[in-house]
Amino acid sequence: MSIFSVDYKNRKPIWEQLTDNVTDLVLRGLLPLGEAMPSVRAMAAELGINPNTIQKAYVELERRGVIISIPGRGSFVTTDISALLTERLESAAAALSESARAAKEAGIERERAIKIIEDVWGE
Amino acid sequence: MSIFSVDYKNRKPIWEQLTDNVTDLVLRGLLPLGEAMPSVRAMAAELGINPNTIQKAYVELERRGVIISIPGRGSFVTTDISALLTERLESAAAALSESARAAKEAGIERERAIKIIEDVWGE
DNA sequence: ATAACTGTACTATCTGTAATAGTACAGATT
DNA sequence: AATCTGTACTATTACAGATAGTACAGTTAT
Repeated sequence: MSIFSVDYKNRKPIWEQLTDNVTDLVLRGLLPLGEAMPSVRAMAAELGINPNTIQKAYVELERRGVIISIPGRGSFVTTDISALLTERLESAAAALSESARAAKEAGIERERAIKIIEDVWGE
Repeated sequence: MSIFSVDYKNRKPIWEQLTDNVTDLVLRGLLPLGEAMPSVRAMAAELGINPNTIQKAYVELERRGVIISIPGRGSFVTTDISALLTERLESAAAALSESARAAKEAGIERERAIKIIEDVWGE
């Protein structure tokens, strides 16, 4: 059972699922910084997916700054995730704000919204 | 300029965009209850979209209880949106909770989350 | 050196789904 | 009667994602 996962039933393209998945694993510390990633072909074999699809995901992961690929050597998890962490922080704040706006629009009371927040942070 | 809108660049299928769009308009009171909807063919002409695509959206809208279609007469906005309103309320609460969980995971402080909520409800 | 790895770069093809095109029918309205 | 309505089909087109196959240059280990 691999820590990498894709879902054919998901509407999101496989290569995009994989980039999100790997980004998440790195940010959660489940993929050690500097660690070697499975090679494109190895990952393809592991997930039963075409190497071209994996390649596309790796290109995007490098563009995002999650991994670094070196021809002949392999792909490695980046050693500096500070930029990634702040990016995620801000996008999460924006998403929360957006979600709150929708909730208000739907008729959620201010008190109920506060309670939802407190419940989550109290878990 | 129609109040109905679709976006070809959106990943979501057109018929699904339209069902969401109409549901939203009804719940926001921008489409009077009991009002006649544009006919399948009229809506198709108005949006420049194939009637079959509109038809698919209308079937889904009726399944959701947003409209009622009567062969030979037309399609009409439902007169009872109470069930729809509570559905939307609960799904918005669930979405907010989920979004809050992600924010916490990303490292958002409890105080900042509360402030985001207060800012939105204070708008 | 040579074999077996790496990432990368192509072209061609397959496939599933959304959207389109066209036709038809029965009921309602005017 | 003419013209609307929703509904039900089949056939076709269009597009994007995924696959298949090949190739090349750089690295690594034997």
